Amino acid sequence: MIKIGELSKVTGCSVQTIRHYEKEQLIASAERSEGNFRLYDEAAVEQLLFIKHCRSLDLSLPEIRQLLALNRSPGAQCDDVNRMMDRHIEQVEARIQELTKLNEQLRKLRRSCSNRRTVKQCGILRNLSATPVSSG
Amino acid sequence: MIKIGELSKVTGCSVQTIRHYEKEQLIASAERSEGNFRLYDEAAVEQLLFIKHCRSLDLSLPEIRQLLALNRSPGAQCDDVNRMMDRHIEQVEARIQELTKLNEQLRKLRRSCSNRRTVKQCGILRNLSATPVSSG
DNA sequence: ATTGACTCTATAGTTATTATAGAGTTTATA
DNA sequence: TATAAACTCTATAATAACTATAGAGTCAAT
Ligand SMILES: [Zn+2]
Ligand SMILES: [Zn+2]
Ligand SMILES: [Zn+2]
Ligand SMILES: [Zn+2]
Repeated sequence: MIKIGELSKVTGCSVQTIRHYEKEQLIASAERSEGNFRLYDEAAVEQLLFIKHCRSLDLSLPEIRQLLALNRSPGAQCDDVNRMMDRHIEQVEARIQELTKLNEQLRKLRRSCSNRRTVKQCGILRNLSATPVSSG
Repeated sequence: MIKIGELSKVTGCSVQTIRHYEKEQLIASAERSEGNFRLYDEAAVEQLLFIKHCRSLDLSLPEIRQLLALNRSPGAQCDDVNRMMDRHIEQVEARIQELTKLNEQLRKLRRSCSNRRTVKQCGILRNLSATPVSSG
């Protein structure tokens, strides 16, 4: 059994984050020592790594909670998992699109000024003041 | 002179957002009517549209505050504007990279399960439990 | 006994809004 | 004129996923 600091080192999650996950019911309430310290076993390490992996894929805590619940009912069909993943992937792709478009606009804007100009002549500020370019 | 609801309609910013921008000092405190209602003129409309344009480019409120300050000192060199834009563009591009990589991982993960499997056999959950693939 | 490292809970801060509650103002209608 | 509807005011809380405190308690070593 390890204490929370050790768990933090092993998993790379901060101590506060681990406590936060407990409060948010992503991990079960840990056993406590006599002095009221949280105690964790190997299973806790693995569950935390699972969560961390999910977070690295930008899955939200509610999404992860859903995955963990499914994990606990191994007989269920996994259509739900798939639906969630599809939706998540869709959102990521939409965000990529958005940012790509944004990036083009920013670069264009940036080209409208070279250094050592005066703010008064600055194309960036002038263009920012103009009505935003519509997407069409 | 128009009231805040009208300004909201004209600019497409919500009433609360406008009040928020005032509190955050992005726009000057509005004049007040006898009944203590905020009153705006055409200049306010334009400044709000400027802010909205900036926000649509994902510039943060502090960044916009900086732009507005520069806008008020037309004699200054605009190197600062450029530096900020460069940094902002860098961040957007970094985020695009991140999400693109993420998207690949998600799609790969998604392929590891077809519908009508059982959670127990689910490649998604199995793969999520495994240690994340390192980037190398 | 005391120090230092660790842990505990509770609370507040982060970003840019959005959503309330409860009170006051203005405009339109009966 | 009374009343209702629509609007506005301030202040406060919620959102997501942490991070950072404060103040107190625990534990191991000196
Ligand atoms: Zn998602
Ligand atoms: Zn410039
Ligand atoms: Zn930025
Ligand atoms: Zn599956």
